[in-house]
Amino acid sequence: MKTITIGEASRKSGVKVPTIRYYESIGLLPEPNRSEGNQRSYEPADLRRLAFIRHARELGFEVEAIRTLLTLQDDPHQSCASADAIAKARLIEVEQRIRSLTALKAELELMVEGCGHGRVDQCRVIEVLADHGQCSHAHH
Amino acid sequence: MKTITIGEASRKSGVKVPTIRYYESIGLLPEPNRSEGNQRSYEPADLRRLAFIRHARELGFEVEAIRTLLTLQDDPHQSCASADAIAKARLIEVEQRIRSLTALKAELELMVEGCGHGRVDQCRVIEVLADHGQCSHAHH
DNA sequence: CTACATCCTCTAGCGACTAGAGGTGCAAGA
DNA sequence: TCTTGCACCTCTAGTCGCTAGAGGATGTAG
Repeated sequence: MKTITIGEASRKSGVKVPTIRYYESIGLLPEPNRSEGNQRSYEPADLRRLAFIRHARELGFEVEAIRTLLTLQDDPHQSCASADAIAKARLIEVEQRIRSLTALKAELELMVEGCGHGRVDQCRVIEVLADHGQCSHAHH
Repeated sequence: MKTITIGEASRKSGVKVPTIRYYESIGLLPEPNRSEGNQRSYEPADLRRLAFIRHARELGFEVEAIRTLLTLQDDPHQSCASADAIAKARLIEVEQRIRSLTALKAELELMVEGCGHGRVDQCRVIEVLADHGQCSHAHH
């Protein structure tokens, strides 16, 4: 069984070394075996787990959600209803966030277009910020 | 001149009481006058400043950006180029974020649709998380 | 044997708040 | 007048998901 150092695990997984140690400290990754000189040595299974975590983080899942997803993965006979629920909740969050950012974008575009590039007292950016009433109100 | 308490300022501005104190502590809001009993008393100008800050935060500007925007507002003879630049930068951030969230949304939809509602070992949610290769790759 | 990279642990910091402890001020009702 | 009870005060510590840095040990190539 060939094991690798934390540095190699980092390179292969794309997760930074201190982050790997952090994941271990919060219990997302199991404590690996150590070399004689007390250095962590990782096995292929650890690397897969790390890839799972990384991918889930990229998709914006919170650490607690990932913890649940990992325990599900560890016990494949369970129903996948919770995994499904977690993913659905995340999807709803993302959709909501997109809606709100799209409204924001419109607002910012108006501000930027309206800037006459003159002095502050004619600046639409500052003006709109000072007076919420000038917004198109799609958000907040 | 009628002044108001921090609680009223909070209700009128929609900024929570501890957050108002926090803004004061980091120098976004000036230290207000105090009553005999050492309680903060706010004037209309403070309320306007608070509304400005709140609106800017809702639009996702960072506190440091807001600090700059406020100093611009305080001195209306300056050029509004920096305000313009800050707003433009924020716009680009928002556009980027929307793009990446839209890709994410597609990914999550595939995951959720593919869930057969059976057991974990057939669950597409877990499977995709474990294997990034199954992604459509538009993001990360 | 000597560099030098990589590893180790530990603590503190980031941004933008939020929560809680422990105490004081103030207005209204009995 | 007293008391009830809410709103206010300060201060410290916690949130999330890392990241940075100090200070020292280990491992490897020349």
